[in-house]
Amino acid sequence: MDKLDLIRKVFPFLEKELIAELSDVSGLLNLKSGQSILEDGDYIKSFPMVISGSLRVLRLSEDGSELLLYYLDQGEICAMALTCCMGLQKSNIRMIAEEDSVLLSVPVDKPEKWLSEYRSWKEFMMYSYKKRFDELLETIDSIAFTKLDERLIRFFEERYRSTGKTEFPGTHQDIALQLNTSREVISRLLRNLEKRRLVVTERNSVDYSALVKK
Amino acid sequence: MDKLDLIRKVFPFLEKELIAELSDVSGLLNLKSGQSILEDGDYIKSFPMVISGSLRVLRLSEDGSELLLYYLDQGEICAMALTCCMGLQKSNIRMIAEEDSVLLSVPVDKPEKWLSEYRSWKEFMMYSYKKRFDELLETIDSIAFTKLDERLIRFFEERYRSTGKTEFPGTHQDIALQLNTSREVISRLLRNLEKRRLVVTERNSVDYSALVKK
DNA sequence: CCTCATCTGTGACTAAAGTCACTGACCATA
DNA sequence: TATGGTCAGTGACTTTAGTCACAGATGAGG
Repeated sequence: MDKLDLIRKVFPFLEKELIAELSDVSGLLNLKSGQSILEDGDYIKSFPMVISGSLRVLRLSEDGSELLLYYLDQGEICAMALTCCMGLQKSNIRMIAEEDSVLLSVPVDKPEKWLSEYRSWKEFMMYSYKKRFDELLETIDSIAFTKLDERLIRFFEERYRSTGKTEFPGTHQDIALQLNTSREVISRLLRNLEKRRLVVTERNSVDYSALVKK
Repeated sequence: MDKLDLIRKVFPFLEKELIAELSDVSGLLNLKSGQSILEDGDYIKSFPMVISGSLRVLRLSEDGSELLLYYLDQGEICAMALTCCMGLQKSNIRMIAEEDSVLLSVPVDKPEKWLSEYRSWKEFMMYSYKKRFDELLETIDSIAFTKLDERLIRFFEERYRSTGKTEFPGTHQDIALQLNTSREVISRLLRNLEKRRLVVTERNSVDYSALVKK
């Protein structure tokens, strides 16, 4: 499928002319799972729009710990990236491909320009802002109001919502990192979930299909 | 001072024509300290712009606990309110006057319209979005990466930055509520701060001038 | 099939925060 | 000035999470 068709399929709500221009000025970017697109402190090089796959957006603390904020899925954009583009500011977050993904890479000067030119773009931007705000608020809910066991369950549910996957291919340490806690704690919580038949753990993977399908 | 002058003074970066229109279509709203303008679940009735004073923006959990997100000060707007306006969505936050305040109350249909009409408005909106995002991220940093004693100190510092006040006029319970913890814990932390000569506590108030001025 | 690095399980301990129960201080007002 | 309601102080305890030390499991590569 060529670029134009891809864009039309993933962003059908954008105006014809905008889709044409988008296809004209932007490039496709293939990412392997785990590959980083944006590190804390980087300047944004281009504005990313997710064609397929999903990205993990993380916050870093000074001492090296990190925290999962949310996922960006097919057809979504990073609102924060936009504000960074406009001010040409440094990023304060980190983005990693959660799975093999394809991005549309838009020159940084376009998104702001399109805001006044294309009604559909403006609406898309506003919708995206709202969605990111809501996700940040949910993240806040999660860390402020719930205990770790509940957060771990939400972590799997959220991952399922974004990627559709029912297996986490990684170690307990990887999960601990994203939830900003320690490996042993995750191991113990997973053991409990396993006793309750909600997950099946193996070396380097956790199958949580029972959890998300119940 | 009349409305037009107030607007000109507080939002000097807006275009002349916009300031005139703003003055035309909006009303002034006087709030007493502690008065609520927006409750969780409410529909936005009008879009608030802070002329003077400051507002406290809070997140609520299902079981009634709450958490301070950030303050809105003179010359600021609530980015979330905007997204709510456009979609006519229910609010998921709560706003309370932190001190006696004056708001400019703008009809909900205007902000989106102005986005394409006034360059200065669009820039102001984008700047505001970025600022709110950053503040949410700081809130996340605070609850995810720091301990309560540090959070309490930040609470006072933040309050000083927003209101310029060096005294908190309320009970330990009030502070505990905003930080989503319990009264006893705050009492103990305050006692420690007092030992370190950083605050002076009295019934119904905490003077933290030593803390913010050191 | 041996070896080594990585991953996981676990008990024991520590630290941080939250809860409970109670005391006493303060203050408005009757 | 007596009284009741609100607020703050405090010890003892529980819960939750994080840390430490080590044992055992697993699996890839020689």
